Amino acid sequence: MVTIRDIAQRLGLSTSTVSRALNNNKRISLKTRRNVKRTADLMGYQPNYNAKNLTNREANTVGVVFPVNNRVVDNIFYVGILRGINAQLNSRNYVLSIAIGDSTQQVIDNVKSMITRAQIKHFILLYSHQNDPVIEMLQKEDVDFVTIGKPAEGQKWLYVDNDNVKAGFDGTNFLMDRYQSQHPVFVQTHNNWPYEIDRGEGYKKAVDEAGKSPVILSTHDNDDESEDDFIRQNPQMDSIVAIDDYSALQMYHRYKMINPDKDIEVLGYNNSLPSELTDQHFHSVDIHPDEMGQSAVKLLLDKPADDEKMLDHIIVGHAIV
Amino acid sequence: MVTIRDIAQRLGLSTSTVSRALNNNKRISLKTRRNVKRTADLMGYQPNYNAKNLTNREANTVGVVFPVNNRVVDNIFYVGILRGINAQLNSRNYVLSIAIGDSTQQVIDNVKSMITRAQIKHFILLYSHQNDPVIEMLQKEDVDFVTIGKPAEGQKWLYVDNDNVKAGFDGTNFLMDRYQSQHPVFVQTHNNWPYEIDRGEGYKKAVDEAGKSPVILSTHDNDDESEDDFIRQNPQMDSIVAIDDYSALQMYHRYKMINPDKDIEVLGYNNSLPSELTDQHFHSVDIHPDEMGQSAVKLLLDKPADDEKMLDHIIVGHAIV
DNA sequence: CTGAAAGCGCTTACAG
DNA sequence: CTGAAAGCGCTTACAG
Repeated sequence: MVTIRDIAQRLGLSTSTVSRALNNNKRISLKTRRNVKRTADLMGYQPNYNAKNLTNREANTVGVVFPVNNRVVDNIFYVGILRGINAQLNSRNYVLSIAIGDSTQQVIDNVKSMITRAQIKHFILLYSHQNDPVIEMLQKEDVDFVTIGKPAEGQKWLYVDNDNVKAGFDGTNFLMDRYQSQHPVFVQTHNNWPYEIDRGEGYKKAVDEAGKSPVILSTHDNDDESEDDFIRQNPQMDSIVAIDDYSALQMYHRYKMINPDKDIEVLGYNNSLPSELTDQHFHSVDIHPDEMGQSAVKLLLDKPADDEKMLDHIIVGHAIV
Repeated sequence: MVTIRDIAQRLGLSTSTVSRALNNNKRISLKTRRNVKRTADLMGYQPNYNAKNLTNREANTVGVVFPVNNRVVDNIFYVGILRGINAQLNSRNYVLSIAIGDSTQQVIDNVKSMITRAQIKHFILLYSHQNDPVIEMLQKEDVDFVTIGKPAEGQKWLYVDNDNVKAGFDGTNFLMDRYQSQHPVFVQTHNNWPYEIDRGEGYKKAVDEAGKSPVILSTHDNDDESEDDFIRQNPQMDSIVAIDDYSALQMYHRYKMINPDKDIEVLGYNNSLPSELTDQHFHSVDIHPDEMGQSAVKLLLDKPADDEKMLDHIIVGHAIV
């Protein structure tokens, strides 16, 4: 293993100078810096992260925290985010560690150990829940974190999110403009997640601007009957904006069972279904998980020289596919 | 931050003794060991992993490698495995790092850096492809690894897998025994993944033992027509064993379109669908991703004292749900 | 612009 | 059974 000591000896320099040169310290002449870097490459030098982290009293690691209770299908989304996070981390010579568990206590212990034993100072949370014990802990510790999803009213921390009002608005308009839908309906759950509320807002705004009235169904899991009732009671409906792809697919099938000969356009969110399950009447809003992950890293690690320019959130665009 | 030095001073011992005591070194008297551990807890001592890893020349980290090109839906499975891996790692005071990227080169660079810079010596691969450049690299380096899925014929390394022949056999018998299916068919893809071949074997064995003939459909993505043809040409079929849940769901819907009034039982693999999309005619074989993750860690880190007992793989059970 | 020295928090070969 | 000392590979305050 090649160390800075080896490079120093080869060049007749001190390890101090080599260390500074490799870290691009301005106190070392440009000439020396270049020379050291060239030699380091030549010798196949690889910095030892453990030594670096020990002296820096801080790991070059970002801890990514999974929610405890998530729907299995959300995993699709999480892995997309991981991909984006890691792309950015690699180019910064950072490492990605994850905290995941079956209970809050497990995750808390995991994160605590990351902070105190592994000296990790940067975290990304794949969720943004209210009164979350992990978030409360991170706020007390001397560490930075970013959540995927905005904090609830009255709370404040770094976050990445989509513009879900706009995503609801755009989705609805897509169905009205592109498919001449006259009666788009909106399907959500009883969970009232922030993104559901926002997309519902966008939906209402779009139908309102088109001079139509909103029609909204709130479903529970697996409640085929109330869905069927809704479909029968709204014979005029000709398109569906559903809160996610699974809800969209479910509604599509219920509709087709009841009206086998009528066509309907459906739109969901997350672009998470395999092509086997969909057809040309099925649309989805891709909320760009990869970009959300990348943005989270930028927010977390790119501290602008100018403090004024410090961002406290990044909004990632969406696309209808 | 409490260090072993602080503990040593408080107890009037040397750091050597404290270090050995904490590592449960037999050379230290049981009394001293107990005393040191008690005091360490009392003082809230937390070992510094970076220091540990620097001296040990090896990180207490397992690197988990994602496949480059995977179906989005497989992410569900991967996160389940991660959960199992991390449960085992936490109790061993190990950390989970991941390597994930959009190209083979990215992943290779990522893993190389984990080996040389982060000093990671243990890897788990979430896949088991033939002629995989990452696997070939790991074999050359001085590191241990385990794959999820068995290696191809002629290759040999540590792995965790299901008994997919049995999973095909059990799934088929479930439909025949429990639902009196007379004509179960098998649906696979043209990819011929090892697990498809094995489950197909199991299916054939089951129908053969029941004195029936196998009927098999190989589909391409999104080929509704050939599926419809198949359904029409096999009017006697009364149950479907599909290679995964998505294929099962797709077949179920095609069948219902063609035969709205007939019932059929379908069985898929992975237990990956949200309950909204399924009903009582839908069954799935859970292949226990959590347990696969846990087994992978055991295989990787638990070196038996007796070399004879060294396992080279673990087969994880499945359950029909 | 560069260097000698100390230190980060551990482990372990050597000595007693 | 325990300890003094060296070392793992870096960074940085201090000095010149």
